[in-house]
Amino acid sequence: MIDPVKRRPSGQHHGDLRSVLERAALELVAEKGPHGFSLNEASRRAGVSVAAPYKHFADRGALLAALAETGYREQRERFAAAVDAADSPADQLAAFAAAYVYFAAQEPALFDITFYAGLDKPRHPELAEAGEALLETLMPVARALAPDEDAAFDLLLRIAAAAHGQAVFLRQGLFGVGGDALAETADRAARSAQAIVAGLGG
Amino acid sequence: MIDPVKRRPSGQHHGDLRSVLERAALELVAEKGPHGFSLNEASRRAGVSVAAPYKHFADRGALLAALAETGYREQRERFAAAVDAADSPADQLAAFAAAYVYFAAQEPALFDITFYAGLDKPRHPELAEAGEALLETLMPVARALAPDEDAAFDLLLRIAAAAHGQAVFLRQGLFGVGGDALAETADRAARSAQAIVAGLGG
DNA sequence: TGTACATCAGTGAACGCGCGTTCACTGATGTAC
DNA sequence: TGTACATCAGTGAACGCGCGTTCACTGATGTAC
Repeated sequence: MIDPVKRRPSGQHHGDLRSVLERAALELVAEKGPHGFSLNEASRRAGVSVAAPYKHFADRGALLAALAETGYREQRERFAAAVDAADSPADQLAAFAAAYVYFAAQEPALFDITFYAGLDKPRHPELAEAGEALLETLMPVARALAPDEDAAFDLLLRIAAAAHGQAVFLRQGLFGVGGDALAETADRAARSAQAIVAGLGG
Repeated sequence: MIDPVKRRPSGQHHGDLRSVLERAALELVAEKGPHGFSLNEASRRAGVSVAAPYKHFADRGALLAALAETGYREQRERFAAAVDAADSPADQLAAFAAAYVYFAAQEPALFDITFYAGLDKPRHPELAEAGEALLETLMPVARALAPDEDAAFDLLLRIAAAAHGQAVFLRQGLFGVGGDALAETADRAARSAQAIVAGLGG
């Protein structure tokens, strides 16, 4: 496996244009959504010519795919931390649901890219892999509560879906924009998760 | 209140270009997402010049807003029918959740437009109204199960969020594309709704 | 320490494209007499 | 029934714009001797 980032020891011409471009792109997506992002505007913000990005990314989609990978990695880290901090499997899933909402609210650009950038996964197999890895971080917890593999998948997906919907509604402004909205929404997601786990026996 | 559609008695030049354009736009959104939609391409598909739409819509956003209104109306009709067909409030909310998933799967373009077209509601106040009307269709059911208004809103939003997440995951292809996937996903959403209702006592 | 050379990140200009929107127009239709 | 006229939906050509991408280039850097 080859490190796709091919890091240079230190500042060449520009320092590290690759990561400067990634940050500019992230800013842009945060402002205008994943479809409002353009390579030209990102170049402008990074202070380089529009041709410069092509020395670091094959094309527009490649930059987006790189950001998506970052998004999956960040999610995996956050969710793993949430799971580690809780005790019972039920509490772990509730903590995952809350962490899901926090991720969407605190990293909206990464969230949007992983879900709504419309990048074709077949062309970027590393993304499918990252998605799989994410799933495998959480499945063990679900398995502890479900009788078989299918039931565990069903459980995990129902909890993730509940959290996802809450996150989208929050982003949509349905709960207002006050400082409490985020904590309340995360709590709502956690309570839904608890209810879904409790419903398993019924 | 003035009917915004200003229907003409019968075929003028083109028959009814307004609705032909709306259908073409819907097709386009279904194929490429709400951001892949262009007025020019819609005109081409409708078989008219690119200037023709401006006789019926102020601009690109106005066409999109008209479709969004259709989307809200369609949702309200489907959800009202689902609620009417069930007996207990809990079953009614479960039926709403299932209907939510069916709507997203069967009218993907309308679903995407209402949620992800990024049209600015301030400029189209009729959309905010339509959203309110949608909420008011469902709140009575939630009120029957919750001790107060806030709890009813919380309950409804948690169920809608669970259904929304399932719908998005289904659209994303997470459950495969087989014929069963839709029914299974709707069922998952309904079961989540039942669990969330059951969790109210706890 | 000094010189010649290879590397390669970033430049600047250009390309073709599809977009949203505007404009003066045309020609079919419905209406008044 | 026939004619003159107003209406207005749709035309066709054009505009300026930002986009993704390509190209031959330049000039700073690191390396070999």
